[in-house]
Amino acid sequence: MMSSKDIAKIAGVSRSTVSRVINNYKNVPPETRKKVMEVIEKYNYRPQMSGRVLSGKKTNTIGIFVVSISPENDSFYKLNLFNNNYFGPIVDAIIDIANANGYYTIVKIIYKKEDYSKLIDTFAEKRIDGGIIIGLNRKENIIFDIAKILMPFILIHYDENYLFKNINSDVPFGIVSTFDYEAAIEATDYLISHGHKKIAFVSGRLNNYSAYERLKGFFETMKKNNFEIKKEYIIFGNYLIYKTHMEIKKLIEQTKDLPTAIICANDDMALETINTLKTYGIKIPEDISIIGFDDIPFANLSSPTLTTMKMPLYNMAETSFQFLDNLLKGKTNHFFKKFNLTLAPRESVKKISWKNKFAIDFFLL
Amino acid sequence: MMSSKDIAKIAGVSRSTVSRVINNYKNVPPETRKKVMEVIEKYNYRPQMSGRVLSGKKTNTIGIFVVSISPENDSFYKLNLFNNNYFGPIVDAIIDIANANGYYTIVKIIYKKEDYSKLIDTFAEKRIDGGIIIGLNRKENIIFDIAKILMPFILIHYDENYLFKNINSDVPFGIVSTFDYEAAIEATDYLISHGHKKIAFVSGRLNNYSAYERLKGFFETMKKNNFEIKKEYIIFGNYLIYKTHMEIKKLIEQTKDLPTAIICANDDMALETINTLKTYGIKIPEDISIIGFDDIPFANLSSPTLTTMKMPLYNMAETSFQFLDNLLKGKTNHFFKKFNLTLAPRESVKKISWKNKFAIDFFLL
DNA sequence: CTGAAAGCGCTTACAG
DNA sequence: CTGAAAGCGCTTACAG
Repeated sequence: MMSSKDIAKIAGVSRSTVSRVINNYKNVPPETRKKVMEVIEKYNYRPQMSGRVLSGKKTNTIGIFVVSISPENDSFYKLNLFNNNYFGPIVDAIIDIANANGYYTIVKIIYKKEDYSKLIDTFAEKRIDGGIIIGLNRKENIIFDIAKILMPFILIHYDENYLFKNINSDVPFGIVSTFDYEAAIEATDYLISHGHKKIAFVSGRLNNYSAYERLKGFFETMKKNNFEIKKEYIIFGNYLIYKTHMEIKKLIEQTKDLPTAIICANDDMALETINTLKTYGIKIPEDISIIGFDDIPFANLSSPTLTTMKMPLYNMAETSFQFLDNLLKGKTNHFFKKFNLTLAPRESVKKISWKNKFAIDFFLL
Repeated sequence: MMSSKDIAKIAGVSRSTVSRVINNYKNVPPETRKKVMEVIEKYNYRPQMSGRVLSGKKTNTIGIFVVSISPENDSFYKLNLFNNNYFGPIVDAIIDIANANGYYTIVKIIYKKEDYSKLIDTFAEKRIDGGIIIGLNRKENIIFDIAKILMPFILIHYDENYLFKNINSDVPFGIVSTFDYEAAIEATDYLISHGHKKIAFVSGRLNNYSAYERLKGFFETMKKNNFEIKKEYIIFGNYLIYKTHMEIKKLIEQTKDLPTAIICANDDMALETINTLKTYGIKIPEDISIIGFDDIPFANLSSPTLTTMKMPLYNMAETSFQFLDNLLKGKTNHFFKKFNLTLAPRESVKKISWKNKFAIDFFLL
């Protein structure tokens, strides 16, 4: 394959001049530029990336890191990009946006803690100019190792208080997150306003920031209203379809007193919950109301359609990219944006009628 | 940041030895290795990729190229990864599989012909060791420019006959495709066996290999059965939801004699067709039967559930990766695999009863 | 077993 | 406006 040396020789100039043409220096006269460009075109010459990077140019590549570490150390429980309704779409959106803005994107998936080193290596080996990290465990200290490299990075869904408190101020970073705690309160209040008191919660994996905040919001709202939270009403689906299936089965088979409503920390688990309940002849929303989180495209097509807290995935991807782009262009601020989730009311939640409510209240006396 | 030179100095050895340790040469005595490794760990040293590549190592990165060029040169009609049910999942699957096998993945999306150069550049700049190309237009000659670079590549959904006939035999490549022509025949036969004769077809963009083959299969089956193909029954949705919506509206509003069944070249268009028909009070499958292609996850959740020709996306991704991996490891064969699509019969197709059939036949006399 | 040296393909400050 | 030279961070054939 051709090198700049070959092009220089053929064009009758030095490598310096070839480089100047490639990099669009202005102090190259038009005829020289033309002469060189003709040779470049003729031989389809393209400067090798590694040479350029070694001599100080940027890679023009950003990393997209998906951290998907389950507590269950079982490959069966692995959460992939494929057929996943959070990681998949947000990664796809970032790829779209970064490409439209002229960046290359490297996607790396971290399945186990031992692989954290691969995340760091991608930065340290200078494969990328900066990166966006999704799904990093709550208060995971790996982030300070990344920070040490002093390359720009964006965290999606991470505890901003913890980070701002503990990180060096010269580290170039940003955070994009959502008001999960507040959203969980809203979801719980919505059910309560529909007459529900016996509410269960299917949680995501608690080492995840959003999952933790959502459960917390639910908990506190229930407490505030003096509603009992039965132990068996806190269900750990860990964002996994199969685990959700097993846990809901357990709930139905082992609990005499079923809840009248269930909040699920994402739509995938909500839809699986509905499917599992249906298997036992339980009707949604007549017998049990369901609320999810995310508003995946299915949510509007399922039967019943799913009431859910809509997450603005595409906006989050856009903002994350914009933040990173700013940092790559030398801006030194710390960037931070937190999005609201919005309630999308659909068919899966039913108002418990006064009559039913009375019956329940009566029963509770 | 540390370089191998720094490590060498601190460890009291030469850069050669540091390099030998990094690359796991066997002729380094354990004590030397240990001494060097300690310094490496202490300073978190990682060899820079560009240096390694420049001196002949592989990038350990594969490219995934999505070619999504619409005939409409309108950004509104752009088909992204995000919310797309073919590109999105297959790219996600390849990312998953490649990562599990230790590769980095660069994803590049080509939206317009002018961007083809970026696809070639990614190879030519040696950012990758090889690549997988999805959605390349039928008989697009760009492929021969890529072939000239002599780096391994895999094509997903491309005309194998055309390629094998025209490409130099020393080019390292593979093709993974599906029997689209045969699948379209099966879909059409299925409708015919259910009594349908007035069948419309919503086509993908015809510069796409699969779209072309599917339309061809439909056409020939209709001809073979001596069924009339009305001009207005061939509808160009071009794989775009919005375009499909407009075209189906046109069909309903301008055509007196609606078909009894519609084949759609993918599920996204099939679901949009159903939605649009419903808007006009047309019932599926009572009034019109629908068949799609792909078997996206929705297909099983929509109402009615969608009869469709299932595409083995994940298997295709696996095979594509495997082929590329073989080529990267020096195997010199040309790899080729074509998958079957399988009919998934669901609720969206209805058997036209003998009585109706008779009425129609009578009417046609 | 190990170091000095050459070389990979670029860019850029320097000198003219 | 342009070239010679140094340097970026690695690896590896060569010599000992």
